Amino acid sequence: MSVVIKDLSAHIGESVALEGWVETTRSHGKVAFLILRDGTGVVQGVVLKKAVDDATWEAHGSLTQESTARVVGRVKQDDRAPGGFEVEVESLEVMALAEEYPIQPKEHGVDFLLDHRHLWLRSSQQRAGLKVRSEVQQAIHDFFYRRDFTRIDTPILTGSIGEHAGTLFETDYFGDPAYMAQTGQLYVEAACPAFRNVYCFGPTFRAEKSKTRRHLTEFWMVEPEVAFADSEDNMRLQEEFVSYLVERALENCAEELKVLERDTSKIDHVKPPFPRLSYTDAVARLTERGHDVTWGDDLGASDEAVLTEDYDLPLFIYNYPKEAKAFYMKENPDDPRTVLCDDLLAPEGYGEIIGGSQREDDLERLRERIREEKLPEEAYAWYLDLRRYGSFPHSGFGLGVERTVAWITGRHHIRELIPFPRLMNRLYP
RNA sequence: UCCGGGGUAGCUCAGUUGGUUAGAGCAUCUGACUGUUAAUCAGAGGGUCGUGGGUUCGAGUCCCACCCCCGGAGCCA
Repeated sequence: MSVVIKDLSAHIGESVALEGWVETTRSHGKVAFLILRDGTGVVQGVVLKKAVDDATWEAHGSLTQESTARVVGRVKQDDRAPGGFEVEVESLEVMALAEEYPIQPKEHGVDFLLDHRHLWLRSSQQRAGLKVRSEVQQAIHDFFYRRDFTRIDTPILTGSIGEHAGTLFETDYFGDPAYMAQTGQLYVEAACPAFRNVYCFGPTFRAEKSKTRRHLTEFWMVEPEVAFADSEDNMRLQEEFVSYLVERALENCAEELKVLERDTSKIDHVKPPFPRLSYTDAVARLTERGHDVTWGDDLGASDEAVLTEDYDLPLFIYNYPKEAKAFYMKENPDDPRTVLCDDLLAPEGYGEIIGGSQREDDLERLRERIREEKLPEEAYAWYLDLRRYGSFPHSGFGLGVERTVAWITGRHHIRELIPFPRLMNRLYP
């Protein structure tokens, strides 16, 4: 009977077969150990020379790090074993001997590890981080499914433009330029009148030459769009959404967060409502603290760091100046210098995890904004149609998955929270 | 793009005011060991000192140019 390691506790006293990768071996002459990983867990095997035949003893001696092996043995409780139980090996068969494995259970530099990302995935902390990512992704779908949102898959190849022309990846599309999507937002807006509440979830691409721990050139973003919702509704949805993602990770990834040495007391109280600060009040507070900010400037990384220091919850900053934000955001009727929008800043310096806004639903004002920003009006013709044929108040936001998972797991750099990160100077492996 | 740091063994690093044969730990290989948890102990092999040029009797070390990496800024999720 072949079983997986995570189910071993149900087989104590039985003889079982396991298949997996050898993490390490230790030999003591007449007793030897191996650590076997099978993707569901890790277990120690014990080989006693007098208890096995020569073929098994020699097979164990030939094992190298990351070789694959099939082990048959009896599951035994033993306090000396990591995890509380171990496998007393009866026979061992090598499936494939691995060549000298480059990644050791020691320290390595970032560049080396990223060059070996295809192997680095097997390391315990990387497995834990990506497991949390997987759980968060599932939680994203569950959250919206339960609230009756329809998932809309938006195109990755686009002819029109999302936000900032300068940071688009361009490719050839049968002789015409095409661009890798920076956002699915304009398309989910188009799906709203068909399904009311919708969301898209997929990779997005930004050709920004950013070299910080918060940036990737390819990252995953989830973008809900809600019909008949204003900016207030939007922020309420955001705080409920983020709280749910954190809750799911705490519930289903306790083991992984432990492997990652995450101090969960920093996130276990993340529940609505989140603190809110208007842009104007934020500028006033920064000025009080001696920061050199003038009203109208976008907030910099150090500004955000100072503001979030005051809270142990994510912080909303809302209603930024028009000039600092995208053309499609709705003008604030109470202060036309600003737009109805919000950024959600994660605590502990993880920065902006959400950008959201109520959308401009007035055809003429939207057209004006496109002209002000000097965007090619013809590319947005279909988007303007949405205001022409049954315009409606609506709001939405985009949440960056890697930044969110980095914050939940407490990892320093978001590149570890995507299986194969794409960075400014890295397209391999 | 700008600012700062760096590139020496498979990996992580040390290398003095320029000086003879460039070192350590880990990994690998060989041997010892019946309870290891990153096992330990003994031994062995392993180097285009990022690349090119220059100064010098002599350069890993000093000078110039270039390449690459890391951290940060800007921009953003």
